[in-house]
Amino acid sequence: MEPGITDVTSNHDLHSADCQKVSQVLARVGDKWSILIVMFLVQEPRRFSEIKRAINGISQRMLTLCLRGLERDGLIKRTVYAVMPPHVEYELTPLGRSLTEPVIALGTWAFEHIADIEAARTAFDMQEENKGGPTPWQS
Amino acid sequence: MEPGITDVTSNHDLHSADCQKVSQVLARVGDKWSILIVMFLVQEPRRFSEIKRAINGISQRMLTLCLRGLERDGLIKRTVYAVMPPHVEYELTPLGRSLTEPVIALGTWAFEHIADIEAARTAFDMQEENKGGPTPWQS
DNA sequence: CGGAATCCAGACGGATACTG
DNA sequence: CAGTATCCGTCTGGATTCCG
Repeated sequence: MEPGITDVTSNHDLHSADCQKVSQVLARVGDKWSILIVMFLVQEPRRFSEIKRAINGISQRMLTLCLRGLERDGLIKRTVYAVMPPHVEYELTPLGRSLTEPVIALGTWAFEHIADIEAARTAFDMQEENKGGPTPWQS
Repeated sequence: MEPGITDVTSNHDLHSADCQKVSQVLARVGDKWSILIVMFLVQEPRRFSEIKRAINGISQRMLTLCLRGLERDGLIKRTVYAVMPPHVEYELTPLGRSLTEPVIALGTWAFEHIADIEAARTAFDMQEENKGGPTPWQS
């Protein structure tokens, strides 16, 4: 029996192959850089160095890896212009563009509920703190 | 309007504090187990061992960690019944329940485009293969 | 039953140096 | 400019053991 889940809306079969594939897509969205890159490319095609500058903090190694992964999944298209110095452009494919819709929906949800989440975290952390020991202050 | 990004669709500032927080939520969704757990809890409250059985392949360590993280973010609620043997139930909070909506949207997109993505991967991998060496077949 | 604690291998990812 | 290759520390996460 395989691990995983099937249809997100009906989980009477929490371990089908379909579900594993869906999880792979969710992992892409959850990837630290991939979606940032996709959202940056929504407006227009961009060069490697433009992306690197825009996505603050990404290493060139990770940028290369992410771009390769996105290209492999058919979400972006890579175009090389045979000039000197090299000129490479990345742009969203129709598939990649269609992904932005549910991603924006999720991002909007996140933005709208950040306050709730942070409040919950603070409350939770305070509870945890009270379990560390009986009034360690003023020992 | 405050400095920084307030709209996921406009990325002229991809490294603001807001954006980082949104990324944290996306990371939750992309987490290997968290969303599987959330979707499993949509129907009804579940016990620890029920979840463990449903989510095939998860270790009890990871289940504990995931549940703690989800509880900390206010997405699920943990209820302990003081009986012997121990009985602990997990259920979605309203916040967690509201998250399922955009997640289902994303999951639906993923499910609908799995074929496209796998086709793109196959095509990409075949291109890569042709770069390994000149016709290694029939050596 | 529902964890917590420990150990440990392997994956992830940054920094750096080199190349066409 | 747009990568590739290598090194290497960090973190993730599975397996195992013990506890209330």
